[in-house]
Amino acid sequence: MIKVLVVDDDFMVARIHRGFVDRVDGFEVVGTANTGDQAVAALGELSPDLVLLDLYLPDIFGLDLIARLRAVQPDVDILVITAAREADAVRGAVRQGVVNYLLKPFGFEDLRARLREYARRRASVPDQVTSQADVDRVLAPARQLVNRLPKGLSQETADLVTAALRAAPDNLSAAECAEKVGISRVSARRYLEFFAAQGQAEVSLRYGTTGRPERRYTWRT
Amino acid sequence: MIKVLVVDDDFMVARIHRGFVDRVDGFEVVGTANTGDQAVAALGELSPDLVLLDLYLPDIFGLDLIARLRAVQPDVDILVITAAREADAVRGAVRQGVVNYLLKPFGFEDLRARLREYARRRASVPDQVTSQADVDRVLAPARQLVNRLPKGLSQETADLVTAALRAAPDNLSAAECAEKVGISRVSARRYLEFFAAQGQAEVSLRYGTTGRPERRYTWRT
DNA sequence: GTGGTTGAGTTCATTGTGGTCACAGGCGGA
DNA sequence: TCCGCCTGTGACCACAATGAACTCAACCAC
Repeated sequence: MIKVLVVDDDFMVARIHRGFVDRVDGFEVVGTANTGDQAVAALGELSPDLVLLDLYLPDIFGLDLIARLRAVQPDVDILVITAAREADAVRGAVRQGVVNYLLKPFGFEDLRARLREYARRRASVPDQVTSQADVDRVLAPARQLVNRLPKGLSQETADLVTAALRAAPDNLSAAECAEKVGISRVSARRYLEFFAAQGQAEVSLRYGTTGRPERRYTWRT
Repeated sequence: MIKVLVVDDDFMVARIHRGFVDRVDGFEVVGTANTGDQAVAALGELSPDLVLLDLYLPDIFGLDLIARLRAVQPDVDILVITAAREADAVRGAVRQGVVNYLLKPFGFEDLRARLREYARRRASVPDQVTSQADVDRVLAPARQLVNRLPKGLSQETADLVTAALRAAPDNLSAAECAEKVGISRVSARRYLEFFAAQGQAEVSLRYGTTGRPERRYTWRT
């Protein structure tokens, strides 16, 4: 369970956020705070893994609060949830290493997608990095979210491919998936690779046959 | 011109980095520092845009220095350049919002690519974000992910081989590793020799058996 | 020493998939 | 209708892994 502290000056909003977070599998809210001072105190007491932080607080600006939070608990992660649209706010948040920056207003699905991405990234950090490629993987994966597909991919085809992947008993190669869906191998591969890059699909190599090894894709539960 | 401060405890290394940075268009080194204290002082004096930071400094650990640097100049960006491969170091750096994390040793092209990406990202931040999509664009770094492996080797197989090596209680021969991973002896040896050449694996010879001596590989902690 | 045996290192042609490219067909706006 | 953009495709290399064949270094019997 990932422990979450919700910080928002508006009592009702904090309550809504709490409800949202509790509905996401693997997350639980351990406390809420309405001011910067309360947040610092709650952090010391509850030691959460993640703080949902609104930037507009009565006693301190959210970005300035982050340093104080980190002073108490250096390894705490921050997810900013705010209506602040100034470029400086976003830049400053990124510079402080927030895991995400979600604009109000937002729906439950928006928050869930961000939380899931955070959980996935959190779990996928290797114990030790060996190559620059490992490091890049840790740095990079704040990719485009599921909502928006990159140019060249359509939602309809994406749905077909995911359906085929889920229906497969174990895993599929690009060619097999292409045949099942009824599209070309090139297109199937494009979608499958995209899902793999997103972390929604897992890729494994099958060796043993002569020739280049085959990439086999599995849907991630 | 993006002003850069180079921080490295080794005078010669700092000089080399300085030379690298000065060769990249749009960047200029405004100073170098060899200790944490020097870095803080130089920051206050020179107000650079970016700090190239080694984590191993004589007076302070680099990650702890970042907070001190930010206290002097909150909007300074950090690019970590270090040999530190511990997961905690990478995680901690990401949590503090470093713009990149480059493993030593590296070549000029490696650094140039990272600096260019930084410059591009820096220039492309809009004055004001209007939608969540804008925010996501700022959060999501470029998908460069250049494969640092030489031709003939794939990332997936490399991961499998390293995993097998790490899981081994003491050490592995090429044939044993091949069987564990499920690839051929030839392929296993190719990867193992690559890791040995990189210094990530150590190789020892086992005599005593009839036949040619056996090369046994150990993962380097 | 010397030559034979042994098992691992090394080379290389083969192979079937991976990945890329320019184009086709379709849709929508001018 | 023409034009431009988007999505999917056939065709064409590039490529990673393979296994057979070869080379090599240590051991062993003489």
